[in-house]
Amino acid sequence: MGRRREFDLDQALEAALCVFWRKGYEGASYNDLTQATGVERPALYSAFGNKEALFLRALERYEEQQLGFFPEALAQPTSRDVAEHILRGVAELNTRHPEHSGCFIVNGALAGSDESEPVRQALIAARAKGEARLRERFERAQQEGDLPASANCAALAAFLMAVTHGMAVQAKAGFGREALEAVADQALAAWPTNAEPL
Amino acid sequence: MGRRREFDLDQALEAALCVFWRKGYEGASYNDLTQATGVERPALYSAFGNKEALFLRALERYEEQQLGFFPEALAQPTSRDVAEHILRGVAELNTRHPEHSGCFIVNGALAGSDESEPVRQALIAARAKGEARLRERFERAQQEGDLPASANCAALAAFLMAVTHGMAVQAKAGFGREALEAVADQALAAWPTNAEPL
DNA sequence: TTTATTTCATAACGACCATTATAAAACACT
DNA sequence: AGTGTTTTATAATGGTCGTTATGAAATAAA
Repeated sequence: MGRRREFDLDQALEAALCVFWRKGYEGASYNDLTQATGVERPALYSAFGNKEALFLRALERYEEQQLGFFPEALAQPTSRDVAEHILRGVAELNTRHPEHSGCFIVNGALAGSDESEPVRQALIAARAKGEARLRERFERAQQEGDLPASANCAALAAFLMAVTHGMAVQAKAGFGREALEAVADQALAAWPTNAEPL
Repeated sequence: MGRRREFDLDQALEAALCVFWRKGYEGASYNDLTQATGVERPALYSAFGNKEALFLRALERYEEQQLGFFPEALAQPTSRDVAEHILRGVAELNTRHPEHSGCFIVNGALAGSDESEPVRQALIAARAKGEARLRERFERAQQEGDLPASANCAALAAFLMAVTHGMAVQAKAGFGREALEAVADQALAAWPTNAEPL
């Protein structure tokens, strides 16, 4: 019973996600959020909790709806295919929307006031989770003989993440998809392999 | 004539630089700045202008005092040495100060409110300047036969910058110097060369 | 010693921040 | 129709933001 809500939760969350994606956690004000969502402040609070909770919900949504290429990548047959799939996916995602370029997880809270520390840590954890999955995937590749025994799987995962973060910084600076693809190509040029040299 | 200033300009600017380095442009408040510098607000305004001007002065200081390894790198004999010198320098600089890790130019203003747009653009320009110098250096290396004719100098410069930006994000997330060095090693593994294969 | 000038410390400014109190409006159930 | 419950819209809360007005303190020249 009671009055039924007049806005769509998913739609509002999507709009909030776009604002945070563009301006980051601290750079996004409730004026921005109410304007983008078309929802008044108290409704946002009652639906999602405070700003931090709303941001964390947006982070969940981002991972679910935008990072689908990541598990796809992990399912690729070789470690090089994994890396390439991720780099292509990042290049595409970071330039797909001109009005909020770059990566939500990198833009969200790189540096900021002490009050944004919980959000910063949540984003750090999200990146660490991805890196750990990559490392595990590369360790599997090593056991399968896809990667040479000399390969440093942790370093490979960290390197791949570093390149994606760098591409995110560049996308936020206005780099186009072609420029990011060129960066990805260079990152792939060194990928270790057990394939026979020609 | 007139009362003489009771604080050291360089010292105050250095303290302000550290605050911006740690919290970014928008995340740093005048409370933070006055506390770190030991200088009252009106004195900061009369000495440096407003917050934006102070930040830009801090940017100049950062480039002059912290990025000395960059021209050093450009003076290395081969493009690979250039890249290695930069990557080692970034790994060291981004982890030198535990209380403000990462890169001032990346931390400063990646995403934020519309009011920080001028600062964002200044940092983008600073990165573009470095990338352009790298590209020119690599083009010279290509003419000298150090880089193969097939090398894409613009892409190499963008790739190298991407890795440094990614290392900055990781350093801000708490990565240690060794972890960044491992990323650097992997970035160098693919560097194109005209050397004879063994 | 007076005078002009610069810097100092205190405190105020309006604007915006995230958050919430309030009450009218819309619904479900009796 | 009436009652209880939820959402709505308006507007106010205290706090912090960047910036500056104000007048006392300190210095150099007259």
